[in-house]
Amino acid sequence: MNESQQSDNVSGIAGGLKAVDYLKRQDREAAKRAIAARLYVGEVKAEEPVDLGYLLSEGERVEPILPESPEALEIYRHSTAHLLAAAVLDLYPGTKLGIGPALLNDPKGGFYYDFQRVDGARFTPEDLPKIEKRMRDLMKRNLEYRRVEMSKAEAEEKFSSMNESLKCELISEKGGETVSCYTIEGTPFVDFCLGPHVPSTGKIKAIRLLSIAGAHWKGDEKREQMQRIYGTAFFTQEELDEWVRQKEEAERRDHRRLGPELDLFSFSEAIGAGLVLWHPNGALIRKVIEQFLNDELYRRGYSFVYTPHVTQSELFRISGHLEHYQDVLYPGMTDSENEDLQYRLKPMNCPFHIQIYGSRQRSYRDLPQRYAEYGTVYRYERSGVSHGLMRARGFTQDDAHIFCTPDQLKNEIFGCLDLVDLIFRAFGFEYKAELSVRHATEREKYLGSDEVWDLAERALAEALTERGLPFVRMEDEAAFYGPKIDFKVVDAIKRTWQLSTIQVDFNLPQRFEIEYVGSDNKPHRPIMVHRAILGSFERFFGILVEHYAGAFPIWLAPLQAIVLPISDRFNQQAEAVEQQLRADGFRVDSDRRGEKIGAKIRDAQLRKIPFMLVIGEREAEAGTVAVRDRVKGDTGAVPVSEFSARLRDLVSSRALRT
RNA sequence: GCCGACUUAGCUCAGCUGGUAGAGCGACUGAUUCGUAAUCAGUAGGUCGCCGGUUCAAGUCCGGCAGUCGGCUCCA
Repeated sequence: MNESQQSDNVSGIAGGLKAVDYLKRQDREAAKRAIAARLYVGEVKAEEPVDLGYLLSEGERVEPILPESPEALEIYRHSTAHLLAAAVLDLYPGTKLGIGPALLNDPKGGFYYDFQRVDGARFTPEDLPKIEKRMRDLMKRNLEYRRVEMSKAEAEEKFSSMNESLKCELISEKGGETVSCYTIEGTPFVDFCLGPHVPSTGKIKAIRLLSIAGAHWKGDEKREQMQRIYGTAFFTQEELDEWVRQKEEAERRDHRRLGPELDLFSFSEAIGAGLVLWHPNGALIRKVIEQFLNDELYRRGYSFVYTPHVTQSELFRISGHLEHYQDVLYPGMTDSENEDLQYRLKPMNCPFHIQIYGSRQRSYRDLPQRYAEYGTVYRYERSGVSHGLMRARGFTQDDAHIFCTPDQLKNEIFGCLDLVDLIFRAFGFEYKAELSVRHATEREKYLGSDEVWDLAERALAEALTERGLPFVRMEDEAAFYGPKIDFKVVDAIKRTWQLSTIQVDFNLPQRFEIEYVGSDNKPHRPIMVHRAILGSFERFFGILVEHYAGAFPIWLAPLQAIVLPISDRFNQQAEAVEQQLRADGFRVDSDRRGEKIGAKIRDAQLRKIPFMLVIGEREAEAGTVAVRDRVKGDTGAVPVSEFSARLRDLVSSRALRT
């Protein structure tokens, strides 16, 4: 049914009708499939959707929310979270309820509910199947979700009599006089909740409970620790299966598994958590990426600098990091000859680059200065947060700081945008941009004059627009020291990762009092831009491993080809081919073990080597190699020189596919 | 840092309520000389994460520490 037909029928419908009955008059089939309804007051759409049991007032009408409607999944999963709570209360009476929202596009699941068991009891993973089974029982019984409205006082009394202190806390914080609650027929479950919900548990079709995790009440570390049960729900079993398949795919790509498997990197207990060892294969890939960046940066007028890994604490006191950033700094080291001197491992590169800028007088003619450094920094992340390469304690940023005049800013942003685009394309990432600007009115929380803020925000927005980059404008997301553009890339399995950031900084130039002499022969404060494209090599590498599932494109692959002699009768020819290709500048090896060709191919395939070059009787005689592509399989024999030329093209064009 | 789980051979894992370690793969050696994802046989390899405790006896029970995993929190 289309929407205009519905609107045609609106007039004349009296109030007092249930939403579901209204829908039935429109379209019986849709009414049957609906899980909730979109409410219109006159022509104006209400902010919140309503239950099917909602009583329409005069002048109101509803449209069905069907499983395929954009708002449907959230309602559905929210209802499933409540079903979880009902099952838990059924099985474990007295359990206190926290909150139970839906999640969308979250790898952790589709919903969760926070619980606190009585007498310090805890859920264990073995409880999940029991709870899930009870949920299915409740689904089978098709029990009604009932909405009850009451006064705040009434609700508080009700929940406090049930010993639901956390719910009482939520209710007392809520504005307004009345609150709504939901029950599920035939269960002890009552929840303080805005709704809406599916009409009955039978509407819920495909569910799975996933994991148990710790969570603090209201996310506050000082509040009680609860147990969170994650689960997910879909309208059909097929969608659930697909989601599980996706999750398994993500697990197959996990860089923490592939890294050691492909001998790319490791961690060592002897060194400590979050400190990365780059093995030859990983280091080679990193070197290739660095070389790629080097060329692009020099071409764009950047200068490379090197700065120390430790510094007197004073530097970070001036920058303000010591104060605002203290808990992630490694502890200070005292100078053994002078107890008043403290040194710190550096958590950021910017103050060092400012020292270089400030090492001599600068004229407006010297600007812009663009200092680039692959700067290794150390941040003492809390022990619970480390996550392979994605969250490490020591990592190397592809950092750069641009010092420029206000009227150069926009042009510098252009330069950054172009570089970001070039680099993301090279790795095969789609990406999106976010522009973070000041709060519309609360100007006092920011540093720097209105004038420079306006100029900077306008420069960033115009640069994005003029480059034709669509972006989301994020009000109130700017840091106190300046506006910024963040970039998120989308990987091969549609996950997004925040990588690049371009930040304007009015703060550090002021704190360090850096200047340039303008054409007016007066001192001026330069604008500083922080910018990282990959973020950190460690994290970027982790993302790349997962993006490519370990199968790096030819230009990055640690081994680009491996020569496989059919038997050791052809080992010599194999070695000759290997040598020739190495001489041509490629990374090639040969497998001269006494294995059968099938085994050699299998091993090369597992190592994700892009090309396997098989040499047997025929090839040895003809001076060819039989090329096996890791994706396409056997592609036939070609002369070695022809293969070499093809490889050269693939590498120099940084081809993503063969 | 907090909650929970985990740590046994290079890897993946088995080892019941305490009686003193086992498989597959890999590695090594030998045989095989083979045409597009695993040839066969033999051999070696473990202070059961580390430290301490209980016990006649600890991979197994208890405590501490480290690391890993799932979350929370953090990421000005």
